[in-house]
Amino acid sequence: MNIGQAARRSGLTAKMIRYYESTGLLAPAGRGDNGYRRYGEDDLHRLAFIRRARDLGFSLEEVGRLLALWQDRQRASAEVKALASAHIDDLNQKIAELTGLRDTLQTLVDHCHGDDRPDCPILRDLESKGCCGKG
Amino acid sequence: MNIGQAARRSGLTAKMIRYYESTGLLAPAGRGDNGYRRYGEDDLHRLAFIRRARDLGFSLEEVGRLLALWQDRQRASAEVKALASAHIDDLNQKIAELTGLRDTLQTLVDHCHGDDRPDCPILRDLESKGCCGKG
DNA sequence: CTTGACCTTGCCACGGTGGCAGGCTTCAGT
DNA sequence: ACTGAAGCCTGCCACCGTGGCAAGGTCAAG
Repeated sequence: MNIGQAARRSGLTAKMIRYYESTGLLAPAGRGDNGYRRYGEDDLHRLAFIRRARDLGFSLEEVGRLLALWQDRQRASAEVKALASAHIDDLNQKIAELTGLRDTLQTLVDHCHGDDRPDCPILRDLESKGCCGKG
Repeated sequence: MNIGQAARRSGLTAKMIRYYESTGLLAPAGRGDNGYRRYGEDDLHRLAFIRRARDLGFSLEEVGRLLALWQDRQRASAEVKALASAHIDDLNQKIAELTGLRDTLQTLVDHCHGDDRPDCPILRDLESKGCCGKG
């Protein structure tokens, strides 16, 4: 099948597929006489794998490693687990960071009366903290 | 003072300051006879404001609006509050998304024995879900 | 006068994706 | 058979925000 159908069936876009190929994440697809990329069921399977891994928030680099492990019949599941665990750690760190920001911001919002007067604790906070090191 | 000192005192980098100026977030800094950008305490105050807003996760565009409100003595604090609240919504959405990913991934990791055998529920999941639409 | 720190501008890179242009192929309708 | 539309090709630019590097100018201390 052509790239369009492969895209529709994998849930990716043709653009992404070409991009993944250009970066080496995917081996170059076979070409037909017309120069169009051709995709078979195996390719589709790989594309869907990528799609799913992306949905789980893996970076393209991580996806590449997962793909390699996936194709490796001799892999140790421990490797996959380590990769996934590292990604979980990343996610947890990001979540903690965002949660902290949100809580700080929420506190500020809670203290802002939010009417038509100019006085605003949010702006007061923004202008006061961590500013102006030693003169 | 020159850009380097302004950077050190505001917690930004010289690169960022120039970038913010180039995008119009900051008004062009005054220049000395040598062509160097000059910064005074007012500028420093603005830079620190930006730094702090960035730390709270506001995008540069949002920072621009906050700066405008900050400089506007007639502002209604409700506007600031709305801006901050919208940002909190963004953060909450992001947090929910990441948390969902993490939980899914954690479940998979929990089910992977993680030894030297190739069998791996994580890869099984990646290869099976949402794949291969209608033939 | 040299050295080194600092400043200037300008360009390229990243991760991923979207968009557009300009040209080819293929297919469907007339 | 011809036309138009849809699909494909490549290649470039955009975003956000930052880092890096190059090739120069400038300033202060030795």
